Amino acid sequence: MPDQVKTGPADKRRAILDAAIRVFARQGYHSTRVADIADEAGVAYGLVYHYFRSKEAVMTELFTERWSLLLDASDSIYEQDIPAREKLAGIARFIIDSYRHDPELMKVIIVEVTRAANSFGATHLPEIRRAYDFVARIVADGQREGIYREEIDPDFVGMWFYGAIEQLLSGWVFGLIPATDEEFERAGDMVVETLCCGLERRDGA
Amino acid sequence: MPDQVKTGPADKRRAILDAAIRVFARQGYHSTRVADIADEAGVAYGLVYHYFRSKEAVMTELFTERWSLLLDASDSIYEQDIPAREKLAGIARFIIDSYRHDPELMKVIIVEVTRAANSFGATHLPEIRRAYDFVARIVADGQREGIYREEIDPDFVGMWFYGAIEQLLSGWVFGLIPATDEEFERAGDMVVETLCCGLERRDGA
Amino acid sequence: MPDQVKTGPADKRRAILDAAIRVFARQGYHSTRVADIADEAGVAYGLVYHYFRSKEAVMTELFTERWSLLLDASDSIYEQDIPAREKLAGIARFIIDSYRHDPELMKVIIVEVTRAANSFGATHLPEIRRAYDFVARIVADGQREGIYREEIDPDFVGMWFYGAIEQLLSGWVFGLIPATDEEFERAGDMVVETLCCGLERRDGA
Amino acid sequence: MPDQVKTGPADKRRAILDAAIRVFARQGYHSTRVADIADEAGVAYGLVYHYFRSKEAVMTELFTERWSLLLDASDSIYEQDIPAREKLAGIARFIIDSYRHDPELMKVIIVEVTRAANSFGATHLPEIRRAYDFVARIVADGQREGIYREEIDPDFVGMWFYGAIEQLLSGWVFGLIPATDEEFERAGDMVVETLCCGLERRDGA
DNA sequence: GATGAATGAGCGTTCATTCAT
DNA sequence: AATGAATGAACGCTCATTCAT
Repeated sequence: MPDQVKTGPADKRRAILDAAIRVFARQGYHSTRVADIADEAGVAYGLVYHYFRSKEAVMTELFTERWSLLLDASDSIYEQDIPAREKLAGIARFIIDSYRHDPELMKVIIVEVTRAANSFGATHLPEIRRAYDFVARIVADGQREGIYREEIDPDFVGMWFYGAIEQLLSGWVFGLIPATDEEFERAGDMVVETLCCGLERRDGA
Repeated sequence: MPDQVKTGPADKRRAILDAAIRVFARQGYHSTRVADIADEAGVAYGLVYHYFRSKEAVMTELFTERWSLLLDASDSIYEQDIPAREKLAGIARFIIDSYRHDPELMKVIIVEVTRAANSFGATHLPEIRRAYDFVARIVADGQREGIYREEIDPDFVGMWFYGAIEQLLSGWVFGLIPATDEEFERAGDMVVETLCCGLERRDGA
Repeated sequence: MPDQVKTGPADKRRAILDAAIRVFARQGYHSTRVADIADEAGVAYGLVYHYFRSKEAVMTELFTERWSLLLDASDSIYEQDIPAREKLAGIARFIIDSYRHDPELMKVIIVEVTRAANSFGATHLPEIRRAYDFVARIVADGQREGIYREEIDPDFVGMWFYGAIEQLLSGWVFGLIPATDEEFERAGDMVVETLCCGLERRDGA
Repeated sequence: MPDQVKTGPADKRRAILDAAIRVFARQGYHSTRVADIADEAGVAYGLVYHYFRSKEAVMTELFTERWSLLLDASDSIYEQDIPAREKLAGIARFIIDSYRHDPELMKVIIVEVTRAANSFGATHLPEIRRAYDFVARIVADGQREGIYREEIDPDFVGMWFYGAIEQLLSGWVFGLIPATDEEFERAGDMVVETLCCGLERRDGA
């Protein structure tokens, strides 16, 4: 199948996953029929069920595949010997780059999993929390080092951080804010800069 | 309740709305059958359709009812002659108080509308953006007054602000972070404090 | 209610019937809700059920009211001492005049009763047949007098006659054929003339 | 059946259509539930929707399937080099034979489509008119040849013709007139004979 | 007589999933 | 592996009818 995008020869399983990304991104999970995925993949209806136990299993695989990359990246960033602010910026950049690289998949993950607290969000809560925790740990470390204020709850910051970045991605996804290359470059740093230094001008700056 | 559209003894319409809040909060919109709402309200199935055009119309009324309170509050806060940071804190506090006062309704609004970009979120985008805009305008005013840094895009801040606060509410709703009275008191100020002053300790402070 | 058409003062029952004619004509019986009738009559929902046992009862009254006029007219025409052809022409003319006088009611009767063999047609079959029978009896009389051919079954002619005329009315109702005053004048005679004398030119005529 | 779209062993699609004929004939379209069709076909509920978009689509297929046969037959009869009266008789006979051969299907078509001007009749008006037109054209040709009287509007005759024949079929369907083989044989000729030559005895006959 | 809120059975349609081939 | 026909539970919505006032 030479016209199959980014799949090995006859890798129908991969074709189904990739098709699912496109269809979920286009229609949303709930409005996507299993038939839509099969059609988009150019594959027989039943084959989806040959490779996946259910429609939900397809979504889960998509999420897990990507989220584990984020967790791995967070972990390796966390382990690096760099300032806390660099670490936070690294995570923000990783998320935003993920979006730039594969906006459809990230749209699906943000919209259908991370922010869908009543469906997939509930199911994958533990993995989602692990991502928040990296941020919280970075902040806690910073507090121990004395560079961050102690009255701020690190867990709050973890949520704050992801809440803000996901909202940004949502804004791009739905066209609420301009999605240019330049914006992408600045956005992550801007979030981190604001989070760390605040909105207010420093005295004498 | 003089500002209520229709009220009276045995106001079944209100009973249906209140029941819908409970059921939507408990099961989520998609898992809620119209029959569940009717049962919860102790009312005949068809009466839901006597008062509302569809299940979606019930949700829409719930959202609009509450969101307009937020917009009104935002407006009156915005018009006050107080420092920008007070205004932001006022909005944050209003949202959090709304949650404390009626957590089920706020859960429904956050989870099913505000963060459900593929369903109700899309439908109510204009109203949702209006809320973000108040924050953006406060920030822009602050920039004009010279107290806020100019390199930060006010629209971005509008999104972060809501992203962060909604994530906080989500955290409470789903038990990710402790939801004590004390936390509620501090949370709004903490978000605003962090947003305005940053995480880092002020030099010499 | 001075703006009520052809009703005595506050004759709500009549108003409901007249409204029903308009709504049935406009939307058809099946697509008409009881609420539509009440709205059209400017009357409360429940009042329809105060005066009529059911939606069907409204239709039945409409039909019976009019059909009995046709039966009476047929009867008096039948009793007259005029040639058979005049009698047939009289009946045809009566039907067509009924349509000219009150096209909406006749539309309802033809479309929803007379030709709706699975619903009202079945219910009112006896009355409908009585109308056919007048035609059959006229033909049978004609046969006895020797002016009509004997090999034609009078009952067949009864059906033929009504089938043809109702089709004509249907044609007018649905715009298949032009519905001008002139057409109305000629149509009845044309049917009878054709029925009696045939399409073919008489030798030497 | 070489002209059948899809046929084969265990043709469930065909089974559904055949079942629909029986159930529509028995209960009428409106009183038929999709479940009735599935049950009658001995097939799962959902399979009806696998093969047909809606209940209406089933009816439409039934009608189109049969009506196109009538149009084809009318066309080939029209093209033949035979007297006008033969052509009319040919069409009448075709319709009546269709009824003899498959009374249930014809009942459905006549009762639910052809004479249901407010539902299917409206939808299929163009095809229905095409049938009337063949008759009109035969009459018009006859007028041009000088054998038919010119004061009769051919379009009117098209409607009478079908009105009369359909009424006859209705009479058989609902037992208003005897439906014996002998009657069937005579009926078509009687309609045409009456239409062409009229009821009255020819002078000197 | 008049109102319109209240009832609830009924039905068309969808679609995830299973299964025979 | 691959196909797509077959299954049937589930659900939103309609609307004739009833009833309390």
